[in-house]
Amino acid sequence: MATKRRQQAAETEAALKEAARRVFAERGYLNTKITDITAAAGRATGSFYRHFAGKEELLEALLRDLLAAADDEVVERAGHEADFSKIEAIRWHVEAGWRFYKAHLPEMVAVKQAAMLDPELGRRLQRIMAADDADLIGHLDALPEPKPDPLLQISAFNALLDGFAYTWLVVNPADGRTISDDEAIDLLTNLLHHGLAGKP
Amino acid sequence: MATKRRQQAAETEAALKEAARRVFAERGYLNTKITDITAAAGRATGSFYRHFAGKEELLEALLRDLLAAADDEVVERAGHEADFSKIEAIRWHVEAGWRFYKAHLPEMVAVKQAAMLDPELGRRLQRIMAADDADLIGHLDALPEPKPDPLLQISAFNALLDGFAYTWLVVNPADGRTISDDEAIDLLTNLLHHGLAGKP
DNA sequence: TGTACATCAGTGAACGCGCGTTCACTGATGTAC
DNA sequence: TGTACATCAGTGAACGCGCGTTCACTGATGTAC
Repeated sequence: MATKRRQQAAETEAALKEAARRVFAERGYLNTKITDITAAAGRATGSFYRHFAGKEELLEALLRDLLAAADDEVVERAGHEADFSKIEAIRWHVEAGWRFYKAHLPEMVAVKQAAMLDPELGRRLQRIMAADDADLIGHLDALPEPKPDPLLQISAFNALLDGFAYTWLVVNPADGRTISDDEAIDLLTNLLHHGLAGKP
Repeated sequence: MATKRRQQAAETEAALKEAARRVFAERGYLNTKITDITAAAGRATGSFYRHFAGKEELLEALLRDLLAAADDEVVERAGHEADFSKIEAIRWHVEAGWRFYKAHLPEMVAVKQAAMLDPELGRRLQRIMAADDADLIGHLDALPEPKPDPLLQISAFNALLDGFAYTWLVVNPADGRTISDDEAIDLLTNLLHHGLAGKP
C-alpha cells in the first residue's frame, strides 16, 4: 500500500486549495498568479502542476468541494415551504442564498471573475451551480395571476441577490461600509415578497 | 493655425475610441489587447500611445464621452415625476436605465470588468457614473413608512437593474436566449414598484 | 510667393518584463527478491 | 529482515511566449524669413 505517498499528495493538494481560497479572497481570482498560490501554501512553484493543469481547473475543483459541502447541508433544506406567495418561503431562500454567498465568498468572486473573462467557462460553472434554479421555479406556481415567465422571475431573483451580495460583501466593505446580515435579508425578502406577488 | 494636424490627430483618436468600443463589445475589455484596438482602427501599434497612456485611460475617456452624451439627453429628463410610490416614476427610471445600458453596452461591460480587476479604478469609475444616485434617493421620500435606509434601497435598485441587464443583454444573448425591451422593463418595473412600496 | 528648417502624427520592428510552464534533479517511500 | 532498485512527490532554476511599451525613422504639415 502506497498510503503515505498518497496522503502527502492529498495534503499538498488540500494546502494548495486552501491557500488559493485565501489568496482569491485577498486579491481576487484574476489578479492571482500561480506563484502566489504556491507561496501561500508554502510549496515550490512546480508542485502546483502535479495537482492541477492550471488555475481554471483548481477553481473547478474548489467548486466541486463547495457543492459537496452544500449537499451535506441539504438535510436541513427540507424545512422550507415551496410557495413563493408566502413570505417565509422567500425569506428562507434569501437567507440561504445570502449565507451561502458569505460563507463561500472566495469561490463566488472567483466564479464571477472567471465567467467575465471566459464566457464558455462561465456557462460551464453556472451549469454546475444552477441546481437549485429548478427548485426555485417550482415555488412560483402559487403566485397570483398573471404570471410572467418563471425564467425571467428567477433570473431577476438571482440578479438581485447576486448583485446585492457582491456590492455589500465585497465592494463596499473594502470601502469601510458594511451591513448586517439581518438588514440585508430583511430588505431583500421584503422587496421580493411584494415584488414577485404584486399585480401589475 | 495648426489645424490640419490637430484634425488628423482628433480623427485618429476618434477612430481608436470607436474601434475600442467595437472590440470591447466583441471580446470584452479584459480580453482586448492594445494591438486589437489599433488593428481594428487600421493604425499602427505605436499610434495608440500618442493618444492614451494605456487601456484604462482610454476607458475613462470613453466614459467621459458617454456622460457628455447622457447630459445632452437630460433635456427630456425633466418629464418624470420624482415620487417612487408612483409606478410611472419607477417605470421611467427603469426604462431610462435599461435603454442606457443597452445603448452603451461596450462601456458598461468594460466598466464591470475593469472594476473587478482593479477595485481602486472601480471606485473612480463608479464615482463618475453615480451622478443620478442622488436623484434616485430623493424619489424615495414619498414611500410609505417604515422606510429602510435609502442607500440600501438604491443599491438594491442598481444591483437588480445592473445584474438583470447584464444577464439578458450580454450573457444570455450569447447563448441565443433573448428578451424584448418591454418584457424586461415591465418585469423590473412591476417588481420594484410593489417591492419598494410594500410594507413588511 | 518661395525656400529652408522645425515640428509632429504616424509607423512598425525591436525590446524587455511578467508569468505560466517545463524539466532535470533530490530524497523519501515503496517494491522485489 | 536486509539490500538493491523503482517510483513518485516535491523542488526551483530556466525557458519561452505574449504583449505592453519604446524608439529611431518617415513624410506631411506648419513656421520663419
